[in-house]
Amino acid sequence: MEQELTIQQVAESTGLSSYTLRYYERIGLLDPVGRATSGHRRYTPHDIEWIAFLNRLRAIGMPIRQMQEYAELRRQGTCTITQRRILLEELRTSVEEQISTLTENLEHINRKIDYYQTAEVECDHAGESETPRNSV
Amino acid sequence: MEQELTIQQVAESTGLSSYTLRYYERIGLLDPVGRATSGHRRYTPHDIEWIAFLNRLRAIGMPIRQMQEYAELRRQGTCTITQRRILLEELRTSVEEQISTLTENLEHINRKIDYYQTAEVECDHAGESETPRNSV
DNA sequence: GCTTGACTTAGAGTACACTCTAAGTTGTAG
DNA sequence: CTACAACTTAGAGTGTACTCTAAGTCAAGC
Repeated sequence: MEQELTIQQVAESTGLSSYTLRYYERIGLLDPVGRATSGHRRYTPHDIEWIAFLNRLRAIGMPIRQMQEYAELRRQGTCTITQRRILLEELRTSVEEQISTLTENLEHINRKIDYYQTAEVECDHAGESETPRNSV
Repeated sequence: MEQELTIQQVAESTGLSSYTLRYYERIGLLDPVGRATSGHRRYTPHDIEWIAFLNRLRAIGMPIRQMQEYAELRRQGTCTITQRRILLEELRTSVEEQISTLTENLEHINRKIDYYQTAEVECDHAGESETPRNSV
């Protein structure tokens, strides 16, 4: 079963550019990727899984530094599972905070939209901004 | 009623640095702020309100370019209320998407935390990472 | 009157996360 | 066999959003 993928294929399936994939490897987010005899990279399904996980971490706003820490723990083997769990638990807290901040701000925006709906003004093509100017 | 604030006071109350406050004014996010006879800035409650709103936009990840657009519409007066509402409605959609992405990823993290809890390993002070190496 | 600290400006510098370039090598289609 | 696209590397460049520096001004306390 030949299931190794080229950098281009991985770029397409993960949404990361080939530049970014090489960059991630350079900074230690990815372990050194296997090579064909030509020296070209060949990604395994295991690599792909890990990249997908990195994408999740990125999606929740984890900085690259912290991803590097996590990757380092992972490299050190199963002994670091507790540390990794703790890291994820901190991450969970941060995501929950992000969600509640967004929800709170969403409510404000909704109120503002409602206000604008009642305050709608007809002006058409005329530069008549001699009115109150603004309403925050 | 002397309710005008110095840049330092505004920095403290809004959480933006004085650098950032000047920067925002320079790039047109803030209308030119009033000055004391000395030339020092004096912020009105109206300015503070607007800065608080900018902070909300920032908190939901709106890029500065778009905030500038919004600020420009606001400067143009009440005729642009419809346009501003439309902008906010787009923003609302984006926030809703952000929340659902975060929620989705949060679930994955929770599952991983659960898995790690079952997979907890005792290693203590010993460099024995001869075990499977990693588990994504 | 003088020091001290906050203020002013224009413009330079920083951090982050990529993104691209240059120069050279490899693999495949015609 | 040759063209040509995709790959390789090290290192330079980009965009965003600040953040700071330098040189100078201003107000209040001693």
